[in-house]
Amino acid sequence: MDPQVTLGERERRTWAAFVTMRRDLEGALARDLARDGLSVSDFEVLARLDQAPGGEMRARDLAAAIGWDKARLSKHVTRMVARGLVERREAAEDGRGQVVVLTTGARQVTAAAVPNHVAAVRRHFFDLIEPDELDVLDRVLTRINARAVEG
Amino acid sequence: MDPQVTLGERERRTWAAFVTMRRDLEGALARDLARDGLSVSDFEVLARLDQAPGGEMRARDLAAAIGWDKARLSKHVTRMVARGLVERREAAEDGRGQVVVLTTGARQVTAAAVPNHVAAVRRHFFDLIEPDELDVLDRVLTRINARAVEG
DNA sequence: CTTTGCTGGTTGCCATGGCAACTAAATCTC
DNA sequence: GAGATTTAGTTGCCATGGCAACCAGCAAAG
Repeated sequence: MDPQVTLGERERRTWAAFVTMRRDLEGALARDLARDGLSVSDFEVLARLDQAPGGEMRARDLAAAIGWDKARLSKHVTRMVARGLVERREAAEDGRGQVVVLTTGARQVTAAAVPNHVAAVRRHFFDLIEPDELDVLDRVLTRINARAVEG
Repeated sequence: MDPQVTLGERERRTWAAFVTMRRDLEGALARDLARDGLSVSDFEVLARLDQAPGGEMRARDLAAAIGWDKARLSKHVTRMVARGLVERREAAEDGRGQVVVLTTGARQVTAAAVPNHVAAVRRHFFDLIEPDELDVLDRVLTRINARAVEG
């Protein structure tokens, strides 16, 4: 009756596929990372630190860079410290600040995990997308992200 | 050096946008649903039951329909029962089975939430996608989901 | 019919994540 | 420069979710 309050058949299917994708792709990538003993969250932290100069970053900046709540980062770092992946150090410039630093072991773990993860991302994503489709995807993602930020 | 173990600049940007989208779009939809007092998980359950004949389904089938582990459904149903959204009933045909049934109150909650959620999905997703882009998206999603199932 | 195996659900344990309250340090104001 | 405000992190509480162990019916063999 009212096209405003219901999705059409076409949209319903697309949306179902989208929801499925969010769930299953995440799961597939998580399983791949698990082979290196890492969770998706672990990897996000490690990858960011690994590309930062010195393998270290202010907790504040790290959280902002990966889009996490500061509480989430704090707790995750605590777990990673326990596993010997990172260390905490006080920030020289700011008495409140903490610097998160990659350990040597984490460097190796990351070095091993990155190629595997990149391969997984290719296998589950980029290998399935043609160049012209990628253009479309870029445009759509840009719009969706802009809107999501607005709220 | 080795194009196999690293993503190119182009891919890196697209992937970053994709990861951001997964995080933020989910958050935006969750916030919209929260206005009706529901989580995304609640909504998945309610929406499925609502469109099932009699507003009821075997737990096994419900779990399969929304792609959940049986343990996850069991625990979530327990919480929803406590909030008066669904009831459990023994399955007549199978001594092991449980049937999950929508309560009258849940019918109303769902009736109110569905239009809002549909509006949110339009606002954050379909309104931002042109018809031809939607075709592309459909094709890509189909391929991605097929691959994710393979493992 | 019993034995064996399969199915449907529940529960325990553990890792996550969000949100708010709280502490401490750095800034801002007048 | 003392008090008000903001910023950086940590912690507690609570809701989720995954995975494995476990229990109870059902079904398949013989």
